[in-house]
Amino acid sequence: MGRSTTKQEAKKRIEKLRQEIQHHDYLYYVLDKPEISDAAYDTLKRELTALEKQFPEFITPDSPTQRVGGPPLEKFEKVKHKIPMLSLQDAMDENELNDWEERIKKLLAPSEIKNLDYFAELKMDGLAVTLIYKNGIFFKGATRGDGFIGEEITQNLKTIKSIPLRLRMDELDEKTRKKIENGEVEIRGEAFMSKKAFLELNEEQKKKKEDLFANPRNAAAGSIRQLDPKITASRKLDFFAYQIVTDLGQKTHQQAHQILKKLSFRDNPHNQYCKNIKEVIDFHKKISQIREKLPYEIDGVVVTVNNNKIFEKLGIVGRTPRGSIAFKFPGMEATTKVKEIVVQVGRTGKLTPVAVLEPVRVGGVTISRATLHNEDEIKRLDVRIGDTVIVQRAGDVIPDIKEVIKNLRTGKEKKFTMPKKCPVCGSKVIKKEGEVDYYCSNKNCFALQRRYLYHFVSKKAFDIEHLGPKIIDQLIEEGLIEDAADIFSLTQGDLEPLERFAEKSAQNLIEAINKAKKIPLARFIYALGIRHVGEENAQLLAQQAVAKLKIKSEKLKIKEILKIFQNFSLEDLQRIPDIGPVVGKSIYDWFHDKKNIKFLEKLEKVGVELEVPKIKISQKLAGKTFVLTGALKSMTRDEAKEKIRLLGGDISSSVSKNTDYVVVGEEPGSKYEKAKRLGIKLIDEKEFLEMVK
DNA sequence: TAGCCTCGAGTTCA
DNA sequence: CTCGAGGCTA
Repeated sequence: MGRSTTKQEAKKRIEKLRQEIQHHDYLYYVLDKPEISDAAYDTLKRELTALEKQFPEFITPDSPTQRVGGPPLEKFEKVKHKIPMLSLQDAMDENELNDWEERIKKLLAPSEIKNLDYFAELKMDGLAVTLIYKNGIFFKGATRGDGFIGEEITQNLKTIKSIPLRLRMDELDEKTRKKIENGEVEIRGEAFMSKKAFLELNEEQKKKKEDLFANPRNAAAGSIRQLDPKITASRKLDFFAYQIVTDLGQKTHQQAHQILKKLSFRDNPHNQYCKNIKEVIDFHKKISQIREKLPYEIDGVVVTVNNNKIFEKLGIVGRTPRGSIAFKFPGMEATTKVKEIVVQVGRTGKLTPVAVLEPVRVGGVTISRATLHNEDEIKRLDVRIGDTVIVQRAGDVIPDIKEVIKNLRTGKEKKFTMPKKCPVCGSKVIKKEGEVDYYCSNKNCFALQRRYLYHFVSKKAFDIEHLGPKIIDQLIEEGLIEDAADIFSLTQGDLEPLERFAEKSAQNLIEAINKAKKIPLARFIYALGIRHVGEENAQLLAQQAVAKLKIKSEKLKIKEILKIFQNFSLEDLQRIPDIGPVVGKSIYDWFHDKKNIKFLEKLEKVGVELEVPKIKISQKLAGKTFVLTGALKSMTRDEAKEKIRLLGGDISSSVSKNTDYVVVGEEPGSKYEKAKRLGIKLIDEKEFLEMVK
């Protein structure tokens, strides 16, 4: 989006963006039914703001950038805030935060700068509300509305248990107590819904066949704006206080928080005093690391100049106070444009369309590509080249196009069609009846061969160190290898003339190759790349083959294995548990293909030797199924799997009610949540080590 | 035959 | 991690 734009184009884009944002404002603020995420909405708004900055002549008073919030609903009594409820400026990264500090420093005296300190607190993703206490009793509460006029929701706020109906005063000094008892106190904070309450609420909604809430924030907003307080009461809302509008003697923002606590408000325990901006940045980092684990959603850290006098002096610019800023976390969604759609060819010959994107930052990384999986997915999304799309990176690392913003189309977008010919070798592309995927029809397609070599040397196969895709490409290019067996015939003399291959690295690679010549049977079978035979089925086949062996020796010749597999009939193979007609036929065909037999003979000739799998040491874990999630400290995941197998246990890739134990390492993924939900026994690394000892 | 469970295969970025 | 599809089971 950072491209140079003509004025005409900019004007059109601004108008389109405005319409789109207004539409989403209405959905969000009035109907409580957003169609896109806050983060995606934010990027649209930022694009508009940037364009308007570049072309100020196109700013109109009704532009969404010219107002703070949405209009209050008609249904509630309107309340005018005595002191406006401002919004905050945003800092998207460290630079913007530092810029902010520079800006405020310019407005302060040297003595003030010297003592400039901050208070940092979590920015709850909920909705801001204000509470008025008369003579210490909760009197009236309202939403922020547009910042000046909000909606009175006193009855609903009373249902929130963390909002005190009467202020506690026993810890206050005499003067403050008098002030509260004989006057009005205004407190502000954030009403929100915990992740857990949100999930439960959506379960309920599902059962009642009612619309689901998009996120906890909207669930909270929807709940608090119920005309019937009974409904609000049934929704588990919570409240953190963050501001005392009335002067209760607080000199700093930190003191304000201490007083709030004394008044019996819930104060976020993570909030922290920071003596300089560096500490603020550290705090932000620390919080972003625990963000996922917090029981509620936050979208950043609010940084406030701690000293109230200085805060006041800094004043207000537009509708935001200068002395506060929202230091946001990178959004997990953003909008960008599809520059192109390219097609990749995988190991199996499958054609995968991939969208090439204008680089955009999402969740702290820059994304430039996203898979589109297959033709059906492209049809479902209706993605065209040139479209503006929402990309997300939720929970996991892999970016995904979530949605096309069709309203932003100009008519110049191009539809994508799957190529008729393989983009790598030019052969015909075929699609089997009833399947979604397209395949290159050429069994010897260069792309297939290359991908096969990557697979062959990969960690779970031959595991040849120093030999990655880059070097394989180089070796093919130089004509040094034609098939995987050729790898084992390489000599140091072959490598040394190559670019970037000094004596040492050539030697290292040759050593690694020689070391890899001895390989456990299961990994060998996996390395063959038989369709439908991955890690798990390779293990199964290895076990079956070993059972057929007459002599139990440690070493095994490829020839013997070939013989065993050729003697298996289709029926024999299908009798193996977990192997059915499709997988069985694939294995049978592989071992009866002349080309493959030749390849195996070649591997034998170049010195590949098989190791018979270790015999199980015990049946201690027999019948027990394990699932691993997160990283273990004392071993890799593969080593852990090996241990479990040796003790007769099973490993599965996903959690279900058949799972016996979930081993939870550091930074566990979604499997942890699922296990908790299903009530599966969770064990940590220590307990696991105890088990496999 | 439907529905659950599990495996294979493909994917991105630092 | 996710999705699709193969295999198993009620």
